[in-house]
Amino acid sequence: MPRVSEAHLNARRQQILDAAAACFAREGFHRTSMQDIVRECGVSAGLVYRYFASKDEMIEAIVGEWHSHRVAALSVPLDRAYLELLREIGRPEAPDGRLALQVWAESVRSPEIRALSRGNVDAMRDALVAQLEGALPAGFDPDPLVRVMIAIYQGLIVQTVWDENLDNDAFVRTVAALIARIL
Amino acid sequence: MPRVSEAHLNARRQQILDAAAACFAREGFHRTSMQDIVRECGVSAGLVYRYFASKDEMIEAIVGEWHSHRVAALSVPLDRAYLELLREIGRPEAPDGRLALQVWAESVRSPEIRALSRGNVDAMRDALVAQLEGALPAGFDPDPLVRVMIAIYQGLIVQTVWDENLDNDAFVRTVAALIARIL
Amino acid sequence: MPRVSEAHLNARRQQILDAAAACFAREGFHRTSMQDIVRECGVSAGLVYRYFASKDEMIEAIVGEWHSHRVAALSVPLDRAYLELLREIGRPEAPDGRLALQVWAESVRSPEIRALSRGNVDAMRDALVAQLEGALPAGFDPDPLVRVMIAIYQGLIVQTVWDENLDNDAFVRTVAALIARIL
Amino acid sequence: MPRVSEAHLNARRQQILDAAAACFAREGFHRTSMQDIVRECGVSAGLVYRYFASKDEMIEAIVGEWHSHRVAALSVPLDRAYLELLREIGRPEAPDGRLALQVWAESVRSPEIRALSRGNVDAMRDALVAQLEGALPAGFDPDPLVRVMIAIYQGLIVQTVWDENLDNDAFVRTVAALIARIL
DNA sequence: AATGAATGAGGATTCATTCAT
DNA sequence: TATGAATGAATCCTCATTCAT
Repeated sequence: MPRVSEAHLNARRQQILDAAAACFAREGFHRTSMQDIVRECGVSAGLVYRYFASKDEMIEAIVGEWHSHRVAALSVPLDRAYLELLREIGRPEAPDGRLALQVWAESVRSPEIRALSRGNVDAMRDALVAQLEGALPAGFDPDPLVRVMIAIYQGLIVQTVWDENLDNDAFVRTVAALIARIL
Repeated sequence: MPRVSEAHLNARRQQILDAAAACFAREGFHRTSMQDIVRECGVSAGLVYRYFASKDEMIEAIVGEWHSHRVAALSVPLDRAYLELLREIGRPEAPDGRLALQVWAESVRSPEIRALSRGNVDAMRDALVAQLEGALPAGFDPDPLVRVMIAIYQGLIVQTVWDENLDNDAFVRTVAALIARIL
Repeated sequence: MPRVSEAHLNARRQQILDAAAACFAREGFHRTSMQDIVRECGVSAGLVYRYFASKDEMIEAIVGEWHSHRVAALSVPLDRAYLELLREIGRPEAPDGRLALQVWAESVRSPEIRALSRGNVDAMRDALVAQLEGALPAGFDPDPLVRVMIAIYQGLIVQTVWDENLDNDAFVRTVAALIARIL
Repeated sequence: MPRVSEAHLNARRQQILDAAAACFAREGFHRTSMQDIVRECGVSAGLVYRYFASKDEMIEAIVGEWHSHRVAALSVPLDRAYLELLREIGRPEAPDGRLALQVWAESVRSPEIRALSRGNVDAMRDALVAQLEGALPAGFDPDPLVRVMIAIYQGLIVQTVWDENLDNDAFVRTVAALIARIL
């Protein structure tokens, strides 16, 4: 029988996860100490360990959360979902580009994180392929084209982290023009 | 006299740098201990520190080296330089992709590495813009287009790390077709 | 809850400081490793660093503590405070002499420790000058005389460290006789 | 059969010793690395080790040298030798006060250095006692009085290191007045 | 005689994690 | 439930010393 409500438990978990994500985005997984996270979220070290068995487990939880956000964004079957995704990267209130780079780096080493990340991309691929099917001229295989579209998305993340004044509008317009030439 | 030839010194430096790059690509900067590098390159810890004042300095040296390789590849003013760059990512003997992801992650935190990385992209941009100028139809600004091209390059790196069976040929063919539709 | 009483915290701090002082007195600051201190005080290395941010900070804390002991001894406005100070150096339960020599050596290098040590001497000077004022015959400036008195104190420390059989009584009697000839 | 003249050998040895003394006076024995000394004296590390088997041996050599300087100063049987010794401490071209503090600190730990230092003081004592014998009023034992004189000398060294503007003249005049009151 | 590249044990410090309260 | 004091292995780095040239 739990002594506190499940809502409280979930809120605590989210509070810790948000603090961790903020730290990780700022300093990376390995330059962030558990003490940093403890300070940021305002609860004790002991309590953090009641929600996450280890730092690695926290990293995986964050990767998982980030993944589900992305997929959710695409699962809305809007025609313009893809371009909207690109636009979102340019919004200042979406600081997860930096987190994405950390996740990608960690995916090199950790099979679990690599699987999650790859699964993320696969889900995006499926969603986009479904949208494009039938709309492509002869000679265009949807699969590699979707890979290119996702690559554009990933590269935009990188470039936005490096140059916060990047002209997101011009970028998206160019991508839109490219797509228009095909469809 | 152990005063040794400059060639020897350079070789030693490269030997250490190569070992470090291999470790970093495998495990990331922070999961790689100096002892790992020492083991990999077969010289003593003390000697490593005669060539690099700190682990951070080694990381910067590796980023710098990787940067100059990329720029060199593009400075060859071949018409197909860009597509060739994409193709190279697919070659198994080029383990740079994993290193690139580590560098990107580190660029979030380190202004020096961010500057180097950004400088790398800027150099690529300049080279590509020079190649495209005049060849574009009205309404196409070369700058955002080149940004998209570089994004494709960056995203391909990410996807290749995650899926070594990715069909590089199909990917490059699709990119070529896209470019052909514009020019 | 391990939130622990302030008394406990202070005791821990003192326990570490005492262990460190013992090590330093025996082997000097630089021949004493943090591991030596850790062994001597019976707590873990990590805990030591919760109380002192670095070895240097520990050294400064010890200098500061030693300083306040001296000043306290003199602030008691006894007529004989000075001679009592000299006598104390001869007591075997006062192992401070060796520590004093370490502090003096370190004061050469560290402006902070030099300032502390000098402040110590200045405080002694002020206290002694206040006691002597008015009691000196014409032609005797209290300031240099007090400097000589302090020099005697310092030199006695040195000689006591070198010769534990030094006849402290005879030394103090001679100093008393000298002072008597002036006053 | 030596390949170079003995004069050359001696000069080299002295060159190294002087460089070491300068470093030690500045930073202390333990904060001075052999590389520091190598840099300061301008010969190679290997060569230093042909003259001194270890850093500790160098320290002992320096202590011995410093010791013989002191004794030499006193062995001149001048009536005023003692006051002259005090005056010398105030001269800016005599930077060994700082070295003396290092030696004293090291004497706590090293029986060899302690023996040398104590021997130094003993030699001073013998010289001074010889000078005072017969000149003292009844009730004055020469031995403790000489100990006090040496203590004054030692304390002056300490205070001069801490305060380079210390009024050496006033100090010496006070000591002279004290002595005059007895003799 | 002289060099300085090379060694590797040892040093200070950090940090993920535990557990008594 | 929640705390934060306590742990100690692991990390980065230094430095006295050696030895091939």
